Amino acid sequence: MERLEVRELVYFTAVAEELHFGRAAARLGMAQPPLSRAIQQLERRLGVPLLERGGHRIALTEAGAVLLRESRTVLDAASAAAHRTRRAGRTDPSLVLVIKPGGDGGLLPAILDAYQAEPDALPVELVCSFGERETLLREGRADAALLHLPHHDLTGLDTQDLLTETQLLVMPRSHRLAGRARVCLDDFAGEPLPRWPGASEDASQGPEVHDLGQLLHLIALGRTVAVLPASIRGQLRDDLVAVPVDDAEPTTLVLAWPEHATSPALAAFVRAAAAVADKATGQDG
Amino acid sequence: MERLEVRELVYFTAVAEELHFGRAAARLGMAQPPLSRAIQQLERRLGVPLLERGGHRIALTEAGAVLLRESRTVLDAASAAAHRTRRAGRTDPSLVLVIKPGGDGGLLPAILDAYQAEPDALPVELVCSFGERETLLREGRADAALLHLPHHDLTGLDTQDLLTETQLLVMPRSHRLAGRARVCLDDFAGEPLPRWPGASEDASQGPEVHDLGQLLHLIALGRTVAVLPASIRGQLRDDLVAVPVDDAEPTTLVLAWPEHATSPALAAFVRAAAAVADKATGQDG
DNA sequence: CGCAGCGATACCGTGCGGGTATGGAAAGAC
DNA sequence: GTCTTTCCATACCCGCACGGTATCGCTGCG
Repeated sequence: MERLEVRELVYFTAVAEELHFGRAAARLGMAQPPLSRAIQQLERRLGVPLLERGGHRIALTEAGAVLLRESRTVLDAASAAAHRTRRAGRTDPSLVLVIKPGGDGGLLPAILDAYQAEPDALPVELVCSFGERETLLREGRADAALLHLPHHDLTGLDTQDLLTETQLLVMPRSHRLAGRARVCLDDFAGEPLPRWPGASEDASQGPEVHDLGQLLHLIALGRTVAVLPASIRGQLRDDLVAVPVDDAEPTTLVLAWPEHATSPALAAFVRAAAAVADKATGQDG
Repeated sequence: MERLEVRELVYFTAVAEELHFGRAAARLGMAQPPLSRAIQQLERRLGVPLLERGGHRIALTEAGAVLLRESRTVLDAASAAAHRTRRAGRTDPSLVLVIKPGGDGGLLPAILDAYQAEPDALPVELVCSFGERETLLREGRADAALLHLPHHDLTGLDTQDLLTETQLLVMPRSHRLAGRARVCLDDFAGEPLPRWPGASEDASQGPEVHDLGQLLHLIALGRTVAVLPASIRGQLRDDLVAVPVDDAEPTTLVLAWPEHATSPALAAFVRAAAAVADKATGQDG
């Protein structure tokens, strides 16, 4: 059985994503001819054509599309292996939790307090990231993440539900809907919604935002509006208003971590978070 | 960021599993010195010691144990990438279903019939394997598998429940429990249970079996007994008897396939299996 | 103290991964 | 139609890193 090397997969993903040998080579920091050869060799070893060479434009074959998808999981796994091994070798172990700024539903202080009371507790390192939080998990750069359902793909992750919230439309006071007690999705169907880096490249042509402060600022300027969990209320500026969106699917804040995780420190954190979530939902509802 | 290569992970897993450079090198078909160097280089690049060199005996460090686990997932993913890509490039596509001989709960003929009526149906290639069925899935050598819960780890797989069955103790007519109308687990706690290749290496010191015929033969010879799903009834030899085990957890036959699968042929197969299972449970219960 | 087992080091050859120069075919301009 | 541009493939060369052989050094045991 022919071995399949990480280097080849990196090369192939570059070509498959660029659909252009020259640009792919540039992105990889190498010349184009060796890249061509590497792909040819990969095709020979697999015994399968991966690209359609139609002269100028190249396209993925069916097998090529499969390999592109599989390659991404291999590369993620390899990346995760490196990161997790390095972290396991550190002498000052810590638990890395990645959050969306403002996206903790107000539970985080209580969770951190409860966690520090656990016997297996480690120092918690907080990392803030707007997009790509699940990527950080999958690549082993974080131990756990706070994610919002249904906006994330949870395959390969274990999760603990923390909080289910209704969603609010956040807009400037001057907005035509600002006086309403409630709205529905159709009311603002045409408005530009913000894009986050790393999110899907789909239609929403709104501005790209990188943190909550920037988002609220852009909303205040009337450049966009946003649908956010109800717990955002406490963090709104005076010049913004928020009203419930009746037909928006409720969002669930979940704690997510990689499958197969074995660290007792992580287990303790999950316990603490679950306990806090239980208490909170008991109070609220 | 330093790249992590598949070759290095293969080397490391060999050493980590053998805990012996000489044997690991032999297993890899290479000499011992380059293997030593490769591991050293890996440790340097990760900046983390992976092995404790205590003179004669070597042992895994904490980081080494992490890397061993992560390496296995990377290697599985790489293996799966190769297999799935090759299979996607075949001009005579087929759906590979791996089953345990005798372990289909009697549903398989109906499922295959229903599947062939689907528009996206492909020829179905049946592969029989006693142990390691989930490994075949994870390594991309099969598209779907029939597994029995709770005996399998389903992380990374999607599943469709097909059939939940009570379990029977299968034994020779001469067995001391053969006359009973029902038994419980304690009744035969001391008896040797069979082992399957690839299954966990735990206590059960019974004979190793590779297929159903062999197992039934060994039972008839009084060398072992087995706990099997109720649907085995139709396949028993005359010299065997089966009685319900009251306190054995019911077993569920599930159809499993890799997460993220996109093939319409597989989707059609899942639909067909679900339909047959629905009809069957509707009839039975 | 000597021997045996095993991992580390030293040194060497070669195969392969990568670079430069160039060829050749397909799409676009006129 | 032909000239040009664009891009991938081929040809050739080089350096390095991977793998092999020989040997050392340490450790545990008889």
